[in-house]
Amino acid sequence: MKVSREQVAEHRHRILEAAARLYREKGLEGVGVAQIMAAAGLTHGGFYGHFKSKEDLIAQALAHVLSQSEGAKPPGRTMADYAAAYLTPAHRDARAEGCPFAALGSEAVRGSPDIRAVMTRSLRDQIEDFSATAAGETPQERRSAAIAGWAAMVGAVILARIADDPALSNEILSATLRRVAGS
Amino acid sequence: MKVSREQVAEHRHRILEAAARLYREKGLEGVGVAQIMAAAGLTHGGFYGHFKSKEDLIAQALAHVLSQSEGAKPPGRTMADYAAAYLTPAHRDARAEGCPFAALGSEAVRGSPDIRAVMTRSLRDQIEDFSATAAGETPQERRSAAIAGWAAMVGAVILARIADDPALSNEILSATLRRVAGS
DNA sequence: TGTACATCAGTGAACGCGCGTTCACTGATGTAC
DNA sequence: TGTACATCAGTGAACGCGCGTTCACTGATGTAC
Repeated sequence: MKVSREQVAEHRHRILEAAARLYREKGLEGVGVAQIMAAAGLTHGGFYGHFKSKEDLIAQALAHVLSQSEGAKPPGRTMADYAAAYLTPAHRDARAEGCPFAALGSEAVRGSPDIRAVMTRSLRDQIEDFSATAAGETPQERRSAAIAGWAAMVGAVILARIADDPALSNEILSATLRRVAGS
Repeated sequence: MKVSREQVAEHRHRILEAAARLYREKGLEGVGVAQIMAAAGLTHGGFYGHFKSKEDLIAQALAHVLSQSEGAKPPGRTMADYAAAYLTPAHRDARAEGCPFAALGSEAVRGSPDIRAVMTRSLRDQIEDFSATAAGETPQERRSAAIAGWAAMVGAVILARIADDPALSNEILSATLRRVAGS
């Protein structure tokens, strides 16, 4: 049955939230449209009223979660602060709510042009943001430190999630934090 | 029809090589058993004579390619040398022949215990190997540098592959190389 | 403000397809004599 | 060394299943008067 305009907007929002969570938890190929719709409290048939295709949903769900973390950026936060929150067992263990680059990075490489465009924009923003507070004498040095620092953070969380030995996994996080935050 | 024992060994080797290449190129969920068998010049029905399941093949294919790169390790090679070859456009563009951590990292996280065990062993070897030549005054410092350096390399290649702008992609590689190799 | 009706968001059955896995069969291999 | 036959690696049809997508239908919404 038809629903009100506010209901439509809320349904769309619920689908995006469920998708962003499930994709990070199970991978882009590990969740189906029907599962996402059920998690949003709907049936699968209505999906194509909201999105062109599964690929379209993936791109929009990533844009949704990436712009959210973009918006929640307090002004005084340095790259070292960010790294101290990012390189933690809590973040490592909260895949479904964590960084999309760490959760889906190597799958996004094979994604549609839309998916790569959405992630490239966020990547650029993150680098520019870190460049303001990274260590270095010149702007170029700070930008290099921002890039290498972000790469180390993403790589460290992926490696820490792969490691099946908790001691090694924790060591990967703490050693990378020491180097990136420089303390 | 039955084939000779050498043929069986060669077929098994061809399946592992095709699997390692196709998985890195298309992802663990992006290739089917039939496609791998065809790439090895066989039909899909014979697959279960060689492997218990698709998951078993994935673990063995990863073990195969990871032990290969382990074996091809020249003694005098430093972490900086490794980084200089790893953080290149050529490696970024050769997904099918490149590093399995960069190609499959975020998917391996959700893999079977066997897959994670195989990758953890390789991760440990890599860290220990780099620890011998990484920068640092004490063994602990060198080990931290080895871990953070390896995380930065894997992360940088993943981010460089996601970026749809070649200039940004190249910059990610060169900036990370500058920091990891320390020049 | 109240009524009549066109609109359209959501439902659930159905589709074609490719997947992982199984299995009866084939015929070359390799062993027993 | 030669022969007879049991073994078994590989073949290709078949299976059940879940996927993305489509579509006729339903009934509440919201507009026209």
